[in-house]
Amino acid sequence: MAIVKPSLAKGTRDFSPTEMEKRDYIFHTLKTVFTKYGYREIQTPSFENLQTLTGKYGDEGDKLIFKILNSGDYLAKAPADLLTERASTPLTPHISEKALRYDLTVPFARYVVMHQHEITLPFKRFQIQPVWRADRPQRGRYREFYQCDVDVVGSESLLNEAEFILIYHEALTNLGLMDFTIKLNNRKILSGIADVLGKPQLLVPMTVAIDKLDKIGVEGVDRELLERGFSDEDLEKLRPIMQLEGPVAVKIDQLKDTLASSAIGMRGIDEIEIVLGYVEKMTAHTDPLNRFIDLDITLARGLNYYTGCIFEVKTNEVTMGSIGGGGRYDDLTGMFGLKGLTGVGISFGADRIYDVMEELELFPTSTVQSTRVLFSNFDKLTELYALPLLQKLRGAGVAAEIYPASAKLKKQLAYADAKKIPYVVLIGEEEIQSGVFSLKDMQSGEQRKLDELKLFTFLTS
RNA sequence: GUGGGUAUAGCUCAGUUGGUUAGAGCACUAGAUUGUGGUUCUAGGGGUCGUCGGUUCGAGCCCGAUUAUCCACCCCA
Repeated sequence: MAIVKPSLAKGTRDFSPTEMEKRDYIFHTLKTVFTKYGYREIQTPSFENLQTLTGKYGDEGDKLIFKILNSGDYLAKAPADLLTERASTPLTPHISEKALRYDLTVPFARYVVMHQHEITLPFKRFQIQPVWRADRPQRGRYREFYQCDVDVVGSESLLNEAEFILIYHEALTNLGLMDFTIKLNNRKILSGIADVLGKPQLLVPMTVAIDKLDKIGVEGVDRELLERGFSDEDLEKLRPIMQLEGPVAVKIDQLKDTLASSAIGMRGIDEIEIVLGYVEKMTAHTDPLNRFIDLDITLARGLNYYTGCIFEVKTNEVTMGSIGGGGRYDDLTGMFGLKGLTGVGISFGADRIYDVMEELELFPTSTVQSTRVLFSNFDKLTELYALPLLQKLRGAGVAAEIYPASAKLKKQLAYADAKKIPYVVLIGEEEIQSGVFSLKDMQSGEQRKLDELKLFTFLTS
């Protein structure tokens, strides 16, 4: 076989032991919080039927789905005319019937429909799995990355939205983040704004444009709005709402004035107030979350399916895109024929949270230590002598290993050092004869002699 | 899909207006130290200079193409 230069597929990453330990720490912390709020974990397959995924993410999204070529002679059954025309798009369903999952929401919707008779509503689930996108990779964006989704279906209550704010706060705080903002918006407020401008049909272009405010500034947004069919008059009206400042309560009051004539807009404001009211009640015995919450009407996100509340989380400690987002989507399962089921959910961007924590040095040192004690190995005799105690320690739950060959002590200690193993037990002729073990503390360099019982007690405590 | 940068040792990168045998740091191996790591010192191994073509007496360096990769835009987490 020809030797190929080892390389990673574009946009993918290896996770080495230290990285895995840190990633697991994040996932474990998140799971603990999710579970505490009554969410249960599910997993779905890494690939789905292509039909399940296509048409759910828009034309752009469809292009970014990784398709899996059919097995066998996949061109044999393909229509000849499509082949001669090289018509890729219509040809695709003939040569591919499976695709890697693009997100966790659509597989979840499929799951709910298929398992509707065994789940009880409201159904609260979380899911932590990789997803794949044939996107062009760049900083903080990969072709394989993990999503951590928490959703509830079958409950209209805004209590869910309020709990998501608490989940965000609790999870991120537990991970050590101190300063972040949970941005809130509501699709109905955006609809209301479009109504007030008299251009409800331009809702989507409008939100796409104002979503870019912090990126391209007021002039950029204005330019884009004009291109998309808004008048100078509209811009005059829009500008003050777009740039609302101050406490949430003040923003709400101003929005009420502006949107007074729009029933749907007022309902959106109402929803925000209810959610914030719930949050206030739930934090009655703890610190208020006001400083973490902001109302940002430029927040749009995947507007295609959100119908109510919209969330986005940003850290203020380092420069980074959003580290989480979510929202309310009515009719989550309609695309699979189950109508009228509402859902609301949020997602944590684990990869980005990892980068933030790395930069802020928030990982506890204990996550990077695996083995607690290494037994040295000088020859067959000392090797055999160590085995009973080695296994006894493992039996007591202590991560222990023996150097698997007789090598120079220098090498064995270097191994312990590289693996950050805190203790090394030295066993040589001298130790066998006297019946005590030499225990070396790798951090201080100190060495002392202990009998088996004392050694065992020390390492298990 | 659009635009820009980069490509030299396992990794991060130097390499002068084109001029002998292409370098450094880290990592690795060995020794200084036959039972003592993380510090230090010494030595050693390791390169089709991404690939193909062109210019030139001569190309790691200049030109063209190509591939890979990174960054930005669109979009998104």
